[in-house]
Amino acid sequence: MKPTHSPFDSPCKTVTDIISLIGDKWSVLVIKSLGDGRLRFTEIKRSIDGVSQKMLTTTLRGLERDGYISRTVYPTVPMRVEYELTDLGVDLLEPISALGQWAVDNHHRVVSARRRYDGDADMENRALAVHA
Amino acid sequence: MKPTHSPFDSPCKTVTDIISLIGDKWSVLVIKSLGDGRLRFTEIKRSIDGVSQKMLTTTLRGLERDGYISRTVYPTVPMRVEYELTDLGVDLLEPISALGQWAVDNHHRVVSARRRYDGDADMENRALAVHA
DNA sequence: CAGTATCCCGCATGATACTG
DNA sequence: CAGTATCATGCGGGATACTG
Repeated sequence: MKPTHSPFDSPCKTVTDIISLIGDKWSVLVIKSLGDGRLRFTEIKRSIDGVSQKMLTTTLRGLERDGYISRTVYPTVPMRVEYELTDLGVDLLEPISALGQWAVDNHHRVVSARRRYDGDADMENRALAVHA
Repeated sequence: MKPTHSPFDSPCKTVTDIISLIGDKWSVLVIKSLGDGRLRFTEIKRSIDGVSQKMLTTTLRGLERDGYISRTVYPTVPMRVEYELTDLGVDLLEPISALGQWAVDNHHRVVSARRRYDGDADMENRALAVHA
């Protein structure tokens, strides 16, 4: 969204730039899916529950543009298109997986935090400091 | 659309659940900001360029609900509210930081991939222009 | 099969004003 | 200071139909 690519971009912007792609609904799932090897369009679609044709295409284009995946067209009839992680994509898989693993390991803590928060919803102030 | 929280949830859903919070525009920046220590509302706001009062509040509430940060109110006049990472938040900081570091280290690769991709698009446009 | 092309809706985000 | 309340809006994302 911000096309300002000055050499003095703050790390903030840089991080946001990368994270924003991660943040969308499907990119991470696609990358994870392709982590097992090259797949055809339909195979990716089947592997990800709930993704629409349009959003999968959009997601794949974004990932390809950023260099995370490669797209190979076989002009047979019917058409055949395969996607595969690039070296960059494989590299990204590492911190992504770490985050994913963290999510799996700590999901219960988040869930119980949510339950507690929602249970205390009727309280006005969640943490009143003792006025020293 | 309340997700069932059975112990047999697909990792897919679990990961998406956590990532979706990461994915929003400001959460990561807030967590990073609080990584340096407890801060007041205004201090966080100042440390993050471009965030509105409303979105910062919304983000902080979400992070508090999920147990990543704690909120402490000092009922002085004027009011004083401090935010701080919880243990869970500190734990999350680790994979987040790894991803952030990756972003900083590899941003140039993404940028050049984008330039190449967009450059190829220009080539196609030129070819079409010849026909016209 | 692997997309494009449209249409449409809801929510995330933002701007502004007000308050304890 | 640290928020709510309200209104406006852009676009993410789904449904559907069409195409090479």
